Amino acid sequence: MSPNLKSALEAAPSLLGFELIHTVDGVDIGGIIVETEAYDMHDPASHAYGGERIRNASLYKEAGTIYVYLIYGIHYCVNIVTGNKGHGQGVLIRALEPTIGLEAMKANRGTKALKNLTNGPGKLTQALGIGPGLNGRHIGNSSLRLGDKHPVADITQTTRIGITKAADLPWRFYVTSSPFVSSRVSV
DNA sequence: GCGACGATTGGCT
DNA sequence: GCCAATCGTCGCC
Repeated sequence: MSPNLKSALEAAPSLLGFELIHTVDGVDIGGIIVETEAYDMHDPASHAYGGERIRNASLYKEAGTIYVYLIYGIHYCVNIVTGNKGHGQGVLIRALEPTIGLEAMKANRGTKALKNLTNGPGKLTQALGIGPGLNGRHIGNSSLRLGDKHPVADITQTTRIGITKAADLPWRFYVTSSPFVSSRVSV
């Protein structure tokens, strides 16, 4: 089963339940996607807004392309590009339920607390070892890939986190009962 | 050429 | 709850 990547708004809830797996030195590290957010080029909060630039070029490639960016000079976040080439859309992966390579994750994050390994966009890239080298690569053609789809009980749709523009759009999706969604929850 | 800022996190008051 | 850390990109002087 593969996710629906036709548009960011369809892909965001569709990606919930899929495993995201990164292979580093032959070791698989990953988890089940439990929180996502949709962004597109007409959305002022999106990096794709205002047209294609050096920084957001990956968002204008074909669906399944990986967009990795540095935020606040400290953390990396990862998107999966959606839509047709040139559409400037993507889904931000905000949180995972850790399932594979727990020891590697704990080493990468410097903590043993399961709940604190991948419950945020910057945390999960650190846990999985995702860096700028993956930017512009493809989900089916690199060390990062999607795995099996797991059943999702219930999905909550609400507003996105940490943005100042278009903050009212309900384009954030998460597994309602999951204890692994990011904290900073503005309900 | 230079300055302001961000799809975050963790540590301190 | 509040604020500093830290740097690539972009917009403007």
